[in-house]
Amino acid sequence: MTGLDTNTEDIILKAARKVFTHKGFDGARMQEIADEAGINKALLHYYFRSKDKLFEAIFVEVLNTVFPKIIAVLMSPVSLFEKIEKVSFNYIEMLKKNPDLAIFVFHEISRNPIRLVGNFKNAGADFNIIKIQIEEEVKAGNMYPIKAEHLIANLISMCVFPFIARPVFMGMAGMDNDAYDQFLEERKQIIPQTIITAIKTRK
Amino acid sequence: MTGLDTNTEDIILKAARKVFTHKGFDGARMQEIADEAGINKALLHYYFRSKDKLFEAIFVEVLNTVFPKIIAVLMSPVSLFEKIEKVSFNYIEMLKKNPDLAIFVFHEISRNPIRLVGNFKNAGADFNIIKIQIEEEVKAGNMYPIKAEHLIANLISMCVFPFIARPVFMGMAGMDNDAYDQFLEERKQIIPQTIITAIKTRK
DNA sequence: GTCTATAAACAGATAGAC
DNA sequence: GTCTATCTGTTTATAGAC
Repeated sequence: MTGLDTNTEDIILKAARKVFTHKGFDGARMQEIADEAGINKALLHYYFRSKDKLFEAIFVEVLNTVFPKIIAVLMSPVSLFEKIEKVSFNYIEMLKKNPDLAIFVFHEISRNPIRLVGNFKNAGADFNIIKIQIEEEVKAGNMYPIKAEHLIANLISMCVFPFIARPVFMGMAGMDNDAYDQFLEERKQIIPQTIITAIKTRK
Repeated sequence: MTGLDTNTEDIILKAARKVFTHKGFDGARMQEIADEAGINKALLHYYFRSKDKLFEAIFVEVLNTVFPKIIAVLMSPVSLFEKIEKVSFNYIEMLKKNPDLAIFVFHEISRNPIRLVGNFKNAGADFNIIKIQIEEEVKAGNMYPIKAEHLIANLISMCVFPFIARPVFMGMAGMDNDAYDQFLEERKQIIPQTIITAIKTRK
């Protein structure tokens, strides 16, 4: 996260990441990336040949920031309820540090869904693990049945969407920036609480 | 929705809406809009002067598709639980018809949040109505207390995000297009069920 | 490796004929 | 109103000096 900014290539990557994630591929300008990096446009092409190639480097990096850690939690050998708590905490924590990533990733994927294909194979996501785990919890009488697709969609939606809709939610609820950060922090508890209360069987 | 495609202005608007909502402002090309409309680039400028002006027309139209109807439901004089059901149904129904709108709106707002300011004043959204309604339901013993901000955030997140994350969720869960449409349809019931079960007091 | 200068392609906007 | 042709500014990318 720090200290790697000594060589030009890393300085460029850092600047490119900032500009691309904030403006998107189409809105980003090589000039702005060069300015942000404190260097010259020509040097970007010296290191990365083209805007496309530079973007590709950033996009892979971002996908590796956004997905693998959460997938690792979902695939880990802990209880379903613990997973829900961990995913909520980790996702909100990560997005608070990188608030532009959510809208960036989904905008770029919608612009060109093909980008995903190669990246999901080696992510190690085996959705059946969750399905089986839910079945077992239901069988054990710990929860009401729900399709895994909906449970996971609910969880991720509630974590990620408030970062995408930030200005809209702020406007609706009349929150300022500090209040909204506080609101996001609260969601680390609210989300597991909501999901778990909704599905848990009282014994 | 139909029949208004007889005059050139409406043909342009329809084409522009398609291209802008699919590619975003930065990714859209006047040439592509002209092609889509089956006319000439110069004619776009004859009718709308500039790309900015044309976009503005589309964006206002889209905001009026996306927000007022849902706000109307939230402000209407029906029970909280009924509101939750209606919002889920209406939002999912609307987005199934206009699947590009979700990512488009939030991307453009993040690109330039100022755009929202003028548009929320006259939307008639008074968040206190929901707050008061929740307080009353809690007082009446019908539900556990929850901040209105979280309840509404949960609701809208679960409705909208699956449209934004469509390719990702499809990849994760191994769904094809038909399966995903079915999944979205199911959410009309799953979302109110999840939220209401989570908050409702059993009497 | 890094810069300045410039080429080449593109995209928005206008002029002017019909 | 609609078209073709063209201008102007912008943006990516390269050439070549240091």
